[in-house]
Amino acid sequence: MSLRAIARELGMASSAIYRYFASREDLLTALIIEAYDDLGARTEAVLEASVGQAPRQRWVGAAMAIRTWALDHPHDYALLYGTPIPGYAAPDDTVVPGTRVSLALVSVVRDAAAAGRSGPPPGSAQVSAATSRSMIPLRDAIDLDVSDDVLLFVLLAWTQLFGLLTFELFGQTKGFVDDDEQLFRDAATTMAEQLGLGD
Amino acid sequence: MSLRAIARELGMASSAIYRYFASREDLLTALIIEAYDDLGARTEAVLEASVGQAPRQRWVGAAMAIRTWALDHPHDYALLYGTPIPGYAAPDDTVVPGTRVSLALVSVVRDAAAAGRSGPPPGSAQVSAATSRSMIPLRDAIDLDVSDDVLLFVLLAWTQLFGLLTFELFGQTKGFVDDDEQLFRDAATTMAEQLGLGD
DNA sequence: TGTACATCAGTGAACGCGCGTTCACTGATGTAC
DNA sequence: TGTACATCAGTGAACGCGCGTTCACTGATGTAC
Repeated sequence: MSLRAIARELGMASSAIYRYFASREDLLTALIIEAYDDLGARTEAVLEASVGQAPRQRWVGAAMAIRTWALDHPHDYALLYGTPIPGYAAPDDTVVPGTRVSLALVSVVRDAAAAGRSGPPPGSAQVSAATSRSMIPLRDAIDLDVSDDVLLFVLLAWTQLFGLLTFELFGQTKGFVDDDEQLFRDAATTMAEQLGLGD
Repeated sequence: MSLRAIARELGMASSAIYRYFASREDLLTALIIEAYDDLGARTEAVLEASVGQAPRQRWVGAAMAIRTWALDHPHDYALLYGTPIPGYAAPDDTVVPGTRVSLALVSVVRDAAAAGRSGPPPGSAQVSAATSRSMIPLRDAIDLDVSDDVLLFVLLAWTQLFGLLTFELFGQTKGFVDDDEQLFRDAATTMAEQLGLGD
């Protein structure tokens, strides 16, 4: 979406945007932060409403909320998770809002672990010493006190979730999957089980 | 990449492109098909060279080859797996080349199953009747005679692989992962184990 | 072998369009006395 | 309460740019006799 397109959508002259943002870059940054926050808040709200329920159901609920948000805001989703805009580098201000969804998902694992309802995953992960070291910043960011195995599984579940969602939204599953929603639900459920979240 | 940018890269006038393609749309389609074929051929070549090796190593080798190709051809990767280009709808001609990578990956599972080196995955997948039905076109396309559980795991591994790769290429892991290559290798290895590929 | 002509690959100027950005402006709203 | 002025939100014309596409053209290569 271009600056002029956004102005058009607001029923304004394109020059009016400059009353609020110094440049296209600043406008993009604001849109990205707003979208991350919107998605994050939505996910947090769904999880708050499901406190006390089985961890696996909570995880799947959050996953479905993320998918619903993405389908409702395809432009925003592409802005956050699609091809980077050439010539635009997101500033550091976007990093914290960007972690909000992930932190919300991770909180399910944390809560489950605290309640003793999460064991080691059924299969074992293959975490090399290099990857263990490599994940230290991630571990710090999400503040999750679990084994390297579980941490890798969280990362796998996270990338699987967004991978499938991106495939669906960007048309990669078209013609191969009839019911994207049900598939997404089953995928999330299976990954939740891999994570050791009980039901 | 625009038509003019491509002409520039070839050292040609932009109008010269029209000697070979009727429109930007046709050019894009040709680029997409060529990129899919390039990636597919690369993956196939790596797998042909590893026939006889342990299935898990073959899977990881293919995954690493896909990653290497993506890092070497970031524009092509974005063209294939990034945000769809507004106003452009890929024609059916791109579908078959698009399945080539996936078919190559799937062949590892098929070979392993044929050699009796693949069991049911350690955890069990949660395949609903709706998803079982939903995956019929996928099953037909990849011609893989396995249980719904294994089929879903293949899809999970596939979307996880491209999900993590897309995150890496599009900058989502920046600041959170130090060694993307090693993490990708461990992720592929773990997903291969989930798939029941022995080593 | 030499000449005449057709084919072919590519040029470069021009078009209309949407973009990001600037700038002088307008007219409504708020504040001071 | 009424007037004068400052502030503010937004306008609309203009700019230079890169885009996809067209069109008449050029000059090299191939073919026919």
